[in-house]
Amino acid sequence: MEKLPSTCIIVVGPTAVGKTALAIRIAQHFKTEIVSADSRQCYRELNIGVARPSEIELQQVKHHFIASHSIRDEMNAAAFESFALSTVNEIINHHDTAVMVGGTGLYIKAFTDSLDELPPIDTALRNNIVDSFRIHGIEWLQEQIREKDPLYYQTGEVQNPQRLMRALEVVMATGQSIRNFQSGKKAIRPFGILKIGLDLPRDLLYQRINNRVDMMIEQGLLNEVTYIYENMPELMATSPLQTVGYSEPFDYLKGKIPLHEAIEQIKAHSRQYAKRQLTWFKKDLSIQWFSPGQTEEILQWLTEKINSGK
RNA sequence: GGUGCGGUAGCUCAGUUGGUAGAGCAAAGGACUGAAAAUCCUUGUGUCGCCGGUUCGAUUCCGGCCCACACCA
Repeated sequence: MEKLPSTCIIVVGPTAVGKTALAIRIAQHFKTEIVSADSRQCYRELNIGVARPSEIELQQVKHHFIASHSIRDEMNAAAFESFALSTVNEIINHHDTAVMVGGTGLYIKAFTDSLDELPPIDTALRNNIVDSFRIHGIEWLQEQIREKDPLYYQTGEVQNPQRLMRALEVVMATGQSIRNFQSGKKAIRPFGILKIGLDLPRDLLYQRINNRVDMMIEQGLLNEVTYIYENMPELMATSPLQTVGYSEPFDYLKGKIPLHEAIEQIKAHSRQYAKRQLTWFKKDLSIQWFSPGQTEEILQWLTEKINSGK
């Protein structure tokens, strides 16, 4: 006796390419719901700067992982993996198909392939490492790693403070190199996965990005940032706000740069981000690429794939 | 009109006591296992404002011119 094929359709691509609209179209077609795979849209404190789907869009299809968490909560790729896994399973139970959409490559990889199990790290230990790094610089980190985790010192990115700090907290908490935890094994999920990639010629994509930043300014991005700046200043130092769309307006509010420069910087940083996303996704050979206008072709391709999987 | 300061990479600027030049940012490419719109790696780029002079050799010294800025008239 064969069960209906259950499938998670994942829409990926660079920022501003048109993922949200396509995902809604797909979800409507398959009468199902959407799980966002965007590391910032899950924060209810952030809206315009993270290009959250509009109220109208959110009403068309039920969304998960949108404005569902606070910046004060701890969110990361591992937490996303378990959140998305249970949410997608739930959706598939009711609708056979689920749609995931987002531009955070690591989150999607965590969801499809799984991250290796690592013990949780004590917050005090983590803060100690961050503080010491701030005081003593990267030389201190490199020295620590060379002593405590020579394997990582030889094979890791020794110029990358974030990776060094992660390696250090793991070796200090467990006595073992982070490399010993990294198996590289991919999990097998209890559903099929179909990945759709959206892309555009580079100049068109960059135009869309620039236009969208101008629209964010028109919609009141500055008000959004000013509100946080004035009412929740303690959040400014948190990592979700040390990102494109927020750090530049902060610099403007602090008087470091003029407004027009802040806007130009958001555009440039968004373009750089789009490039990094494309570097990440182009490596994934399981992605089927389309251009944003090919909605009908995409629906047809998905239908064929799902039916042939029966 | 006079005086001062400047004109060097797409942008902001450093530099060459005369042997054709560099940082940051931007750009292009890449990496990525609990911060991921984060973080890191690699790579260009130039009539050194224009015209002359001195010199084996000038972006550098000298003269003239043009342009920008500031101040004084």
